[in-house]
Amino acid sequence: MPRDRPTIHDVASRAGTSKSLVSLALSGSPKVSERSRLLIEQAAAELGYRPNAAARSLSVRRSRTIGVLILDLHNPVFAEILDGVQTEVRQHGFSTMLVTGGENPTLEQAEIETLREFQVEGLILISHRLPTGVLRSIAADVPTVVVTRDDIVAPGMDTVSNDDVAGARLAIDHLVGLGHARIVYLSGGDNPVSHLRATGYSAAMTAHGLAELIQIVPGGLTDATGYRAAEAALELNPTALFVANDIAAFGAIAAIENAHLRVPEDISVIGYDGIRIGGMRRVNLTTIAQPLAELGRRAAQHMLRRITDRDLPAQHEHVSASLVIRGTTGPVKPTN
Amino acid sequence: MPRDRPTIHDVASRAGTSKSLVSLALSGSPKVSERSRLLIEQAAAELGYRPNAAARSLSVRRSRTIGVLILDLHNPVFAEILDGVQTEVRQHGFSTMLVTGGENPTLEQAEIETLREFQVEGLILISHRLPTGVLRSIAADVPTVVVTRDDIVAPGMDTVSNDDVAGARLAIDHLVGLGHARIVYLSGGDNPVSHLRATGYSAAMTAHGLAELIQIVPGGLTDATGYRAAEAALELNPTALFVANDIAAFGAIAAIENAHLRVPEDISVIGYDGIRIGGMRRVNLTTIAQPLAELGRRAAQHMLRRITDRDLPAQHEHVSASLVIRGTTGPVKPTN
DNA sequence: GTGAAAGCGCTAACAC
DNA sequence: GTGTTAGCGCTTTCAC
Repeated sequence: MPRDRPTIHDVASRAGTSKSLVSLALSGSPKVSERSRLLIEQAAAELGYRPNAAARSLSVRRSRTIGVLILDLHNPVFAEILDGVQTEVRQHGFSTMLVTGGENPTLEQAEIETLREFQVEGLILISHRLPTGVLRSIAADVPTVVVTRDDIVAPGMDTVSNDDVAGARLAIDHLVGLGHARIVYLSGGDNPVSHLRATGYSAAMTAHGLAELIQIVPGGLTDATGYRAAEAALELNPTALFVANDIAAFGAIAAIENAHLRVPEDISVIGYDGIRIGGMRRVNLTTIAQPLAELGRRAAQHMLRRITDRDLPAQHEHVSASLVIRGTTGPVKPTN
Repeated sequence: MPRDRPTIHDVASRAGTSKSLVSLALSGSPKVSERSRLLIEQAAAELGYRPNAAARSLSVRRSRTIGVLILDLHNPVFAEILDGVQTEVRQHGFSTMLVTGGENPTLEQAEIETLREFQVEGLILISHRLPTGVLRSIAADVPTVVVTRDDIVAPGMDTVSNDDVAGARLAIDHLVGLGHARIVYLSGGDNPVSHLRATGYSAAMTAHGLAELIQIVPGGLTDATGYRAAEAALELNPTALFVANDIAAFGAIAAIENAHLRVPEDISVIGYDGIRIGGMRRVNLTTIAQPLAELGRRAAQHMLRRITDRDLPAQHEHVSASLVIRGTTGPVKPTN
């Protein structure tokens, strides 16, 4: 017996008016007499009336909802970006529908499909693992903006990301400035972001005349993979580690300490992202910080713009990351 | 010019059949001839037909969607619970609509309102900050289950949580077993979960004959508040700290190390939750671990059950937490 | 100002 | 097996 929720019709009969007047009144139309408005509002309140979004969406052919795919809920990076998206989007009267694919392309596609069945007016992908073709075809018929990746471009699709190559350079410049030379990059695995950071690493090393010291150890974007990668890296006797992201950097630091070495006295570690979780000494990580919420806000702005004008040319916005020096990097240990 | 998406009507005319047949065929009804089915499926594929969830929802008066409110996306605890919810819910053909209120009651209420306008069939609250009255009235007309809190009960509402009092006892038993006596509790602020953990702490201390050593320092559930609380706690010269949650424990450890003390050699620290982020040495935290995904799964099961039978009596399920000994607790330092 | 009526895309009787 | 029809709750002309 799901006791039926009151509809606009119930409100109308209670207020002694017509459905249409109720609709007008509730949407704040000026062409409703004060008297009617009051009657209607009262009736609605008494009934506990709540508009049916599905019905409205059907009728106006707009959902006022935008779909958001988050790559991985467990990485706080994405939560912070989402914050930015939400604030911006809400201000403009839109809701969001949130899904995750857990880095699984198939699942991601399925979730996006669901989003689209719900008639979202646009899609913000806070990173993703979709094949190029799939992404292109999605972007071809629904306004799409991708955050943190700019490797795939498509006609109807904007991207908002930080410049990973430049960010990686900042990291290396910082380390070299501290006297480091045997700097190893712990990669984040086989994904575009990690590759870009590798590129920046190599470029910077080369620029500093350290080309022959370039060493890339395969890793991943999680603490566990960072840990293992660091273990492997220690064999190379580095004085500093540049790690693909903050989470993996935590793992790396753990591995270093387990090997009875100290950070930063024996080995410096620098991460990437600038996440805030557990922000103190233990997580007192020197890092390349992205303006996360800002990325989200920008993405939402692009989305909103694109919703009102679907034929906008694709835009690719870069925001810059910045070096945040905290406690895990220090001068290179004098060799003896 | 949002080029109109094909509707069931378009599919029908392309396949040369009626709308209803298309509907039947697409929902896999057996009473559709093989020939028609093929025709229809082909037409749908060619057109790139995608059903309109809003229309279906209106028509069948069911959304097959459940709304999920997450207290705070930045705390990995909730992400892990969500994992459990999602897997379970998906298996039963439901979608989820996810929102956050950022620990802000007003926002939480607004988000739940949105969820309800979208006609979600139930609400899973992965913690919340709602006033009792509001929660009760929500639960009164939509199936609701609350995870991680069992302090508020209401007729139509299930709860799934761990036994925080028992968990806190485990923590204290562990510390006392290691010889600790001056054990300080860093509270998580003024919220039910933190209070329960305080209760367990006091009870256990008393049981061990340490009633007069009970010391509760006010804190919070974030790293920053944990840091500050630990600074204050150090004045009390404790040998061990029981911290309200893992995140705050990270902060506490940071404060201890900044005071040039070592964990666990000088002071032991135990947290609560069992989050996995950054899981290594630095975060090699001894803790009371909740079966997070399990909590989510259970919650979803309750929800599903309650959706099919709205008049089920309220159920309150407890799952038990367990002590996970890692690197931040050790024997009490011999006094000299 | 207000109401009647049509229609959004879909499902579900009900005929045939 | 298949088509016709009504209707889900809402918005939106269009008369009045």
